[in-house]
Amino acid sequence: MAPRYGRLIRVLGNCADQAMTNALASMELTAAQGHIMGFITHRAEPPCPRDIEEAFQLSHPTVSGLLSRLEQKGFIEMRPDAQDRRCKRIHLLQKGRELDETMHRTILATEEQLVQNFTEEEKAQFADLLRRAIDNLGGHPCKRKHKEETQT
Amino acid sequence: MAPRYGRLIRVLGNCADQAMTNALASMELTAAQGHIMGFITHRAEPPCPRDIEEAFQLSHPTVSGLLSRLEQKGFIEMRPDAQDRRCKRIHLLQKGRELDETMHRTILATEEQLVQNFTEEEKAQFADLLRRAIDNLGGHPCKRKHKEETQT
DNA sequence: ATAATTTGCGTAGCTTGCTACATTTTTACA
DNA sequence: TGTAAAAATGTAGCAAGCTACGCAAATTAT
Repeated sequence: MAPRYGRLIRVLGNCADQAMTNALASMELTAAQGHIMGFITHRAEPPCPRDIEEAFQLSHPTVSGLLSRLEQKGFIEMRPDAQDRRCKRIHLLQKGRELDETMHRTILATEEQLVQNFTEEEKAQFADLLRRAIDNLGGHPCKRKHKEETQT
Repeated sequence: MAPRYGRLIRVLGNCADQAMTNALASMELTAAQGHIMGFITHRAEPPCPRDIEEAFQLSHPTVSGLLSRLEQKGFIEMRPDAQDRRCKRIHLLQKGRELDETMHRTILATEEQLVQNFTEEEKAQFADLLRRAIDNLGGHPCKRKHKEETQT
């Protein structure tokens, strides 16, 4: 009998989100906000919302909401691009820059906890299977490309 | 260098939810509602909300909301237990019973798509790793009662 | 028997995900 | 050139996750 991947993935997603949010609570970040802050911090150029949509495969209203909460908290600032005024560049503010060190450590620690009793081989296998599963569901109407830029 | 499990799990969770919701759309069910309907259908006795909370590791307001939407659509009916009037028994209605066949097939098909190019061994490994990851995050500390005495 | 605690459920209000529609700016082409 | 299509973002409204609080019924303790 086939294992219930759907249910397992659902439960793991919820648990991981809660664990991450809990770990990040002291710096007033949720799991989703933390991941996005990490992405912004590691970019050479200030990204625009569209970049985040692609990187995390989220719809633009979702990204829009996340960014306005981050802006409200004073971590980032949105300024229109000079060349293309449709595009809002996401600029990291000092308060956001200061977060990076602790935040990154916290995220890694939680991820390590998640795979704490895995062998190195199992860890690699897990990541591989997760990526392939995402890819198997990837060809959907709304969001297409996630081929470019997978940053390390 | 450690792969970003947190991000992969987050993305897969979203993609799987969308795929499942999309597949179930024709019978007016979302992914979460479908999983719960399956659970209710396969119980010998009409369960109460508490049973669902435990089975899916969800908070009771989440379950409460899901059930009222299912009741509004006429799939189930909530009736207080005669012995313990706190407890609301979840009764499957005819309209809900008719769903089961197609729904179950749809869920399995989507799960098969998710692992479509996995070997049998990889499928088993995937389920195993997912379960162990859930276990690593406690599975319970998220939703266990916090009786925390803060005793010195 | 009565009071206190536990248990099951509900509501309010938040974040994060979505779709559908609107708006503005850029690009493409007739 | 001028209009149409495309692209980037915003807004409204819904589902589903959470915590915190409240209430009624059941259970336990005094």
